[in-house]
Amino acid sequence: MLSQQKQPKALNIGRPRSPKIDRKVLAAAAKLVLSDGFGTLTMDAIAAEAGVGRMTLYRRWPNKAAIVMDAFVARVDPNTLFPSDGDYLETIRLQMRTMAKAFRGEDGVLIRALLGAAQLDPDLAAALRNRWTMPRRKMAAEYFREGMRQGYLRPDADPDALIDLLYAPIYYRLQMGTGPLSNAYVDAIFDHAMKGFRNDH
Amino acid sequence: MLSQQKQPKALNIGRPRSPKIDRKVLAAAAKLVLSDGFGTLTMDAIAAEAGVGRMTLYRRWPNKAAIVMDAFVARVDPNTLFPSDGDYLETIRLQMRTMAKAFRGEDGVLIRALLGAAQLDPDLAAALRNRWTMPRRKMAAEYFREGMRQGYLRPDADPDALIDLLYAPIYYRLQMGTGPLSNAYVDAIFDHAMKGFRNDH
Amino acid sequence: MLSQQKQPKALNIGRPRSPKIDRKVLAAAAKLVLSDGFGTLTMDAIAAEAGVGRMTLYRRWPNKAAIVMDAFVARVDPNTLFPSDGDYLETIRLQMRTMAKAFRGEDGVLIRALLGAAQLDPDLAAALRNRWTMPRRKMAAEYFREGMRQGYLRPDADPDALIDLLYAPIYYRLQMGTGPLSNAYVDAIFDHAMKGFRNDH
Amino acid sequence: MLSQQKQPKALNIGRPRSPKIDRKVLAAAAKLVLSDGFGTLTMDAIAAEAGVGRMTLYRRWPNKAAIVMDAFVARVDPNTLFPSDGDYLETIRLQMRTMAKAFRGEDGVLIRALLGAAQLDPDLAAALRNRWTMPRRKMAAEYFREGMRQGYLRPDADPDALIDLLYAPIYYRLQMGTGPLSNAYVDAIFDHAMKGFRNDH
DNA sequence: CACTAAGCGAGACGGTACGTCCCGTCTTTCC
DNA sequence: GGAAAGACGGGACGTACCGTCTCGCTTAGTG
Repeated sequence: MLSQQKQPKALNIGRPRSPKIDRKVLAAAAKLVLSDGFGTLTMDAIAAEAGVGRMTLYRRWPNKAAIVMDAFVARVDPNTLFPSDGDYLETIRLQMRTMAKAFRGEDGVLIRALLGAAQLDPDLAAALRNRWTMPRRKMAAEYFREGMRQGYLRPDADPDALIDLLYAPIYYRLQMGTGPLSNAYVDAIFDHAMKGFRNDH
Repeated sequence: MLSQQKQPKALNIGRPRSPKIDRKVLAAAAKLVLSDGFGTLTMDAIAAEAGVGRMTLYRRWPNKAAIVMDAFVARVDPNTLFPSDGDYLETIRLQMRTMAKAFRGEDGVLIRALLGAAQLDPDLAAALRNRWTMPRRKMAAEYFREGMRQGYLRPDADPDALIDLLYAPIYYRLQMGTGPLSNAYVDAIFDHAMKGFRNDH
Repeated sequence: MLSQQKQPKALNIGRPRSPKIDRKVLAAAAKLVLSDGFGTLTMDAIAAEAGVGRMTLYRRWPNKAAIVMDAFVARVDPNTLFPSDGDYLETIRLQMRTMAKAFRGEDGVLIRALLGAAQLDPDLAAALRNRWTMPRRKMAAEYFREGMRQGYLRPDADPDALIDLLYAPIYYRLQMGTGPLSNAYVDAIFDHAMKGFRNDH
Repeated sequence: MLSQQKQPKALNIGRPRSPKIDRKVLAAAAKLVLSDGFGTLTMDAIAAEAGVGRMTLYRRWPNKAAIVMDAFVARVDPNTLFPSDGDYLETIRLQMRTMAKAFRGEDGVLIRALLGAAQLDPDLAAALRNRWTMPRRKMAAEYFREGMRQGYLRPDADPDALIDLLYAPIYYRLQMGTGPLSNAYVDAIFDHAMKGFRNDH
């Protein structure tokens, strides 16, 4: 959690920093990033768009990246990554396509902004890791371990290495722009990772 | 090339914007980024550190990211990626280790800064792609195509996909901080990519 | 009266805005002005010093100057200016000395602050005039008229002009800082005003 | 001088902080004070009205009062106070009337603002004393000493006391608002000060 | 070999965003 | 039901950099 905690003195659950304001601010931040980009995003602009005083922003978040972080997480939070039915391996491919599709759209804009800002801000990097990356890695690792147990994947595989093999290229292409994040690209990554690149004859 | 061209009015090749100043500026920029980080880097600070007027900076580069870009490229420019002798596949692993080692050091700091800034600046992104990423991809693709021809790699492989499988995880871990960029990690990526993760019995 | 009236909804005379709180607030305001000056005085600081909510201040006074006004008047309110015994003219001199002495101390600090603030705030200026200046002028005018009747002062004098001749220089020196508000200064003013400055041979 | 000095390193007389900007700023400040009052005057507003960056203001003046101080002095600087011809004593009366007239107009607004601000700012108070009050006192004292030498004024008079007797009431009435700054008032002060208020029979 | 035009350091300028402080209002909680 | 506590929208503050500009000074290449 990157939004500032400002612990109430007791278990003062009754007035926990009105979530109505949070919603207004996060919506405003998302809207502005998507329309004008993160580079020109301004605390003043967020406050104005949200109809909120600037002090309210500083009271709740340390900087604009933290706001965008929260806005991003609020968009994508609750979804199951790997549907439990269907062919095991194809489910992975479909999940990768789903992610690539999201990255082609608004989510891609937001996560590029966050990845960029995180390179300059260790706190933001930690938040991105804890709130976005690691939860997804955990779910994927679990799915992969299950696949190893059931014989779909090599029993000697390292789940973390598999995750990196499959997903790092998607982030890479998102940031480097070496080509489109198409289904064909996702399939190429997936297929090569399955078969390996060594020639066994 | 991201540094501004500012075409001299004639073919004034004899005095092409004193390279002594360039050197001072790039050294100053590198020093400041490595000591204080890219976030607090300032045109004023670079100018002061280099003992140079601010106008001189703006005459030659459009912004601080372009300076850091040049400083970075000047550091790492001239090196062969894949030594031509030795075991074919092991050469790939060694190259990956070399890159990971560089990323663990000062080069990692610089490229993280550049990758971050490039998410906000399309010009910088293009420069990074053209001056850093693509040349290396081209050399790697050539090496991989040679390996396919000689039977070390699957003949039906896509060199671009192979590049992404092998190198994207290194960038990913550099940025995400999901773990150390150790030789063990590089080896895990390399080995999994060679064998593939599908269980063939 | 500059403190807000805020008519209680009925003739709630019995509990007229607890004077205990008033006392705490006025004492806090006086203390803060005397220690840190009027310029840095803050509603928050007064409230904190008095152990009182900020709303309580705004419910009772329109601004900090009004509080200081009340604090000042509460200090100096009830005193007879011209003791009725003693030599008529010397009583005037003594009164002037008494006032100068007060102005050399804490009262001088407060009235300088109020005079300054009153230049920017017509309401405060009116309050200062009505609660401080005019009552004293009335008493002085009465004393001077009595002196004219009894032959101590020129029968054709204008009491208001006499007041200004004698007291304006004290305010002037308080504000301008052209010299100390000493007894010697008071005596010089008094003596010159008595004799006039024209040379009659 | 309250405007910041920022001495150029050598006798760099050629570029001494462009007086064109000074003029624009002082004109803007005077206009704003006279139209909206000193209380609502803002650095931003001055900068906008003058078409100048805010940093330029802070580079040259420590605060808005210093700007108004300069603007005021620039208006009234060069004038002889006591014309050398005419009846000696009547010249004093005329000078007082002239001053009162100025105080009834825009100069009165400005000097009230400055007097008010000077109560909170010792630097401004010193500047007002050195640049406005003392020069005028010096000229008046000289005139009065000449009058004493020539027998128009009591030879045993204290010029400083005379100045205070005559001019303090004008400042007093300007600030206290106890009545209009009319010629009649000036005459009353002058006449009483000449004759003295003691009854000589 | 002097002259002149350029490139340079220095730093002021008009501007924008920052993060802080205080205002005066409001809402919540406690007594 | 009034008071403390303090969050809120608003706005000015003074600072930090931005990118542009104008100064003299240095210096290199030409006449």
